Amino acid sequence: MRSRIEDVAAAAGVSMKTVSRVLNNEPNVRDEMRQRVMAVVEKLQYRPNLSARSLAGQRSYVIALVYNNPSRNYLMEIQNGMLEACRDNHYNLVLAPVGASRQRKVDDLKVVFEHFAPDGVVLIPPLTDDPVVLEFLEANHVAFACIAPKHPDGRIGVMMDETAAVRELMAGLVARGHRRIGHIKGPPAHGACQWRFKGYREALRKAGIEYDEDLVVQGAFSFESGIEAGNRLLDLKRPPTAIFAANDDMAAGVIRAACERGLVVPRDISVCGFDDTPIARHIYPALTTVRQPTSDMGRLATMQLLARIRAADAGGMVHVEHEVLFRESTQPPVRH
Amino acid sequence: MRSRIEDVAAAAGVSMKTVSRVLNNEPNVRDEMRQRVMAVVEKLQYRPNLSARSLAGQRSYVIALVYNNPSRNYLMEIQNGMLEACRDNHYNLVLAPVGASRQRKVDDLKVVFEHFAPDGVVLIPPLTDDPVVLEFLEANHVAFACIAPKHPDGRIGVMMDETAAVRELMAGLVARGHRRIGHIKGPPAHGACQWRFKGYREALRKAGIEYDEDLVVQGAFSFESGIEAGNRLLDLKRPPTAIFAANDDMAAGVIRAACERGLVVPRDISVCGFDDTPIARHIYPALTTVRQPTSDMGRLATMQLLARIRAADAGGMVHVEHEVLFRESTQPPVRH
DNA sequence: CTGTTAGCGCTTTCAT
DNA sequence: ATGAAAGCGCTAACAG
Repeated sequence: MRSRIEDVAAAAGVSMKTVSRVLNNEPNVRDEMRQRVMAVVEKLQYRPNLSARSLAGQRSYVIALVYNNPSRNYLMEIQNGMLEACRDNHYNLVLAPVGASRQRKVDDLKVVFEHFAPDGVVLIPPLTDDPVVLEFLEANHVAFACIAPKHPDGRIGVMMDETAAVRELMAGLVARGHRRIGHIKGPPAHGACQWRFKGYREALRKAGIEYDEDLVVQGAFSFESGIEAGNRLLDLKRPPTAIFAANDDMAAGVIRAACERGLVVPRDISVCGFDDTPIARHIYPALTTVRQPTSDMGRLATMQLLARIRAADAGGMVHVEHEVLFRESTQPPVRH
Repeated sequence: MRSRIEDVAAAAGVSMKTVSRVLNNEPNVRDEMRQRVMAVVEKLQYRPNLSARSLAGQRSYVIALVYNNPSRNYLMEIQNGMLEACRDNHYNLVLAPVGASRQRKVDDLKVVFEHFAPDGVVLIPPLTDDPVVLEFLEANHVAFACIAPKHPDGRIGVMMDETAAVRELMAGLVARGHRRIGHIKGPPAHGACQWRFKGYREALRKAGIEYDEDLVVQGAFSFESGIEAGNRLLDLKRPPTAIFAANDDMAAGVIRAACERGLVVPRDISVCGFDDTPIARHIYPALTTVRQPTSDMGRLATMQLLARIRAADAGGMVHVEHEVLFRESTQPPVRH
């Protein structure tokens, strides 16, 4: 049978409450007591009962990952990072996929909150900037951390300088001799897409290349949208010599579009993506892309959230580093 | 403030226990009562408190997905299916990744069990057949469901006739004129790999093609192992005209290996995989493969598990259908 | 068929 | 700095 806090108290010759204080790192316990209790906890292999703790303490020890329809790979990485942080802190991760409409979002959130009463929430794009979700969380006074928010002011969470990353990527393209560089934007709801577009424009300006709106088409982050957008760019009278897609899935779509017309990447057209998901390495040619430390971002966001849960003024916005990876899908353009 | 069972009881003019009975679908309640209670539950928007329920009822309403290092896509699909079943049954999914060594497996399981006390567990390959894990679960009398177990006898869970699927896939290759067909095996710990290999051999026999062990090489389910295995097969004095890799990631590796030697798929060599993960459609040429209803399998396994949790003799082994998808990566062989 | 009474194991008062 | 007692909201065991 599992030992209870009472058993620990008895074995250590102290009251239940003292054991509780030690376990929760509360003040007002002498060091000597603390050590005595910890020794018994160790000896008895005592682990607090989650349900009892939640019931008495009015906390659930649960945090929810709220998401909409992110790329599977992205979600998986975030989730892994969060799991790590949760395990280290004796917290429990609950997955909270929500629907697309306003009503479904609210309903789905309600179900999760009524059932699990999470102590906090981590938001990933595009929900990071969703007014319906944010309003719900604020109305319910739930702590939340944001990953890659569009408006980071006053928020806690994690972000990366995506604009700088894109500038660096674009600079690499320019250095290889490209002047006509196309861009496939991601869905506007993703804050990140604006930054990526911003990086694209800044890089052009810096390189003294005039912005040509024909070279910028809208995508939706999906492989299929990448094919379509790629075809649109390749159909231009003067097609680009390189295409920067706002994520890897769309870049893979561009490669397919190119292959289907008999073009060879990168000989005839250079392609690059963003995220460094597995497909970037598995596709042929391997994609030039930007690596985000996605799993770290999940872990760090969770740590900020837990800090905030423990103290209303703790936690902040953490920044992580990117890495630009030039691989096989880019090379100097062919001169005609 | 959230309403409690006491509020419902008062408003319905019955005892708490009656409400409890209604909520838990227990017998011994008149239909009239049941309806009266349900109406109040609806009106008060009553939702039981999970912690209190767990504490009093000695159940956690948690099931754990125990996994080792499956393909990310596979895991994601299983997880989605399980989430669906959990939500429908007011259960909570906890993710339980475990380490590789015997000791780590046991330690990691212990942590999860001490913390969450899951009412049941779903096992996916290769853990479905892991003696350490199975022994632990049996010793702790925990209900568990298996997905694609090597030894389904007496187990509950879900499986697919993978041997038949491979026979069908191979028959398609043979019908297109292939006689020298290579095979890249998956890691032996995966029960499924033996079946896939069995299907390969049975298809050869049926087609009257002699088994040639040079055409069968060992892989590890990873993209990298696919490259290596692909190279080994393509290096043969008489290389195969088609290669069946035991999963999509390895098939993608074969395509890369072929591309790097300047071969064109499927003109010079046909390639097929298994699983129909996203990469199968995103790669060029799109992979011929076998679709498993992975998400359904997660859902169905969870449903069997919940049945077993509710009644010690309920639940069983469910079978799901496969689908062979011929896409771009296969065509008749070139005649020399 | 329905209700009453005791906990489940912990944390929170509030004493000391 | 420590402890005793009173619940948290629910279900199990027993009575009726």
